[in-house]
Amino acid sequence: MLNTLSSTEENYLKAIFKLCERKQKTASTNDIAQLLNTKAASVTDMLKRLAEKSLINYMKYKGVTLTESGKTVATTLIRKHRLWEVFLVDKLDFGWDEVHDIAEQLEHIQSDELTNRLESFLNFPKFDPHGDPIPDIEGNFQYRQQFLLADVKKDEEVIVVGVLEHNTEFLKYLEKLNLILGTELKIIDTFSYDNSLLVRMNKNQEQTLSAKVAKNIFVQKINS
Amino acid sequence: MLNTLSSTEENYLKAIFKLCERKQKTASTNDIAQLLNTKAASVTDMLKRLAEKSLINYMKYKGVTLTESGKTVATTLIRKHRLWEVFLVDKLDFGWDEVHDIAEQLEHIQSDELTNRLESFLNFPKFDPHGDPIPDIEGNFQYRQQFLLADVKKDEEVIVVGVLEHNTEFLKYLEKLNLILGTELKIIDTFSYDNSLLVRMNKNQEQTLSAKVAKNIFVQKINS
DNA sequence: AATTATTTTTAGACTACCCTAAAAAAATAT
DNA sequence: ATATTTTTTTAGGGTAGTCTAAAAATAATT
Repeated sequence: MLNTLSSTEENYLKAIFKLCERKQKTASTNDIAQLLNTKAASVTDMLKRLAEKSLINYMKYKGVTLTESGKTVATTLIRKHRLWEVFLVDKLDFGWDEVHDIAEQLEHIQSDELTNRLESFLNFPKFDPHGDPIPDIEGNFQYRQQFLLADVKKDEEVIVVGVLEHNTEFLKYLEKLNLILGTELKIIDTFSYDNSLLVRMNKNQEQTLSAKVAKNIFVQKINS
Repeated sequence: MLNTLSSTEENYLKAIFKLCERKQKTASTNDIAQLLNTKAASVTDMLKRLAEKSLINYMKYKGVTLTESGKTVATTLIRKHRLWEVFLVDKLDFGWDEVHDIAEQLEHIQSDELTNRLESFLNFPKFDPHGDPIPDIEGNFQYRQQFLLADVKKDEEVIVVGVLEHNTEFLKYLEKLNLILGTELKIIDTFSYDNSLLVRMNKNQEQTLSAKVAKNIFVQKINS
């Protein structure tokens, strides 16, 4: 809480946050190691240090969770990461598949003033270029009612609001299909044989989407 | 040259660049230590590593200079630092006295694409908020014919284009006097007693400036 | 030229982070 | 309930960077 953290420490906290967020449980040493491309022994080492600084709750062999101050650090990092992604895409015209690695560096820049001015410069965006929510200065995420495209029934109309997978290949593919955030989709048909979908995009051309793609796209129902 | 450098290594190269630029000679261990707020022993340590990587020319007890590749690294850092300063002042409305520490962090972000897009977003500025030249992508600085205000004679008309000192207090003071870059000055009188000056600002109000201030302001003569 | 002062380098040690290999604990299978 | 597998931790060591204290080289002074 007191002194500033190293980028490495910050990355551990972010990893733990993500693991706990998803599984809603404690994060295991192995999972952290895998996420950070490091070894379990290194993780144990770091967990001791983070526990010493009261950033995590850690009991040997029992996995870890973030303390309140650990959560604050992680949330701030996510906030910075996503704001920078908006900057890179909206202002510098990067593609949504190109910004992750750069934002991964930019999120460690230390200056609250910078973060807040950047947020204002970008007009207080609530979601990043992948549709992920950007926490506000208090650390509050704006969640929304969203579904996976794979779970939408025939004849329903939805709008694309996010993606589950973030890997470059997938994002590039969606861009190729012109299936960007904000695209309106109507489910024309579903094929139980391979769980693929036929959709109409923006009341225009039709397009077949594989089950794998449909499982990685978040949509919102259109209330009309 | 091959692999990427640590922020620490980069900071050493930048320090050596600055020392050699100013004194046009080799940089001494002690001077580097002072500039980087570290100890001479640490510097010697690092000099060995940088020499190993062919970034500096180093002979024991003889001081150092940058090699061509060392110079390229340093110039790129300065380019990034100054572009980020322009961003912070022009886009995020920071004061010119507030941007140094943040730019000091931002200059280490690794992405040539980012640097070049940022430069384009900022409309290819040639000078940073303090009037220091920004090297282009090739590493070329745009120098200009400039003088210290202290060396300007009575009745001459000049325009403020830069500052020598960069410390916060000085910059804040100039801002207070409204003596920002672009201000036109006419030397009304010079006082040999304390080498202070009386100037008229923007053909408007008059202002006395101490010798110390005048020695830290760069001006260009107005050709009119 | 010899002495003194300054600068630079070496020697040895510390921290943060990483690793491999072995030991210990927990989870799983028989 | 015991044996086996998996996970986690410990032990010991490596690298990049830092430091202090002492030795060596250079520069300045007499």
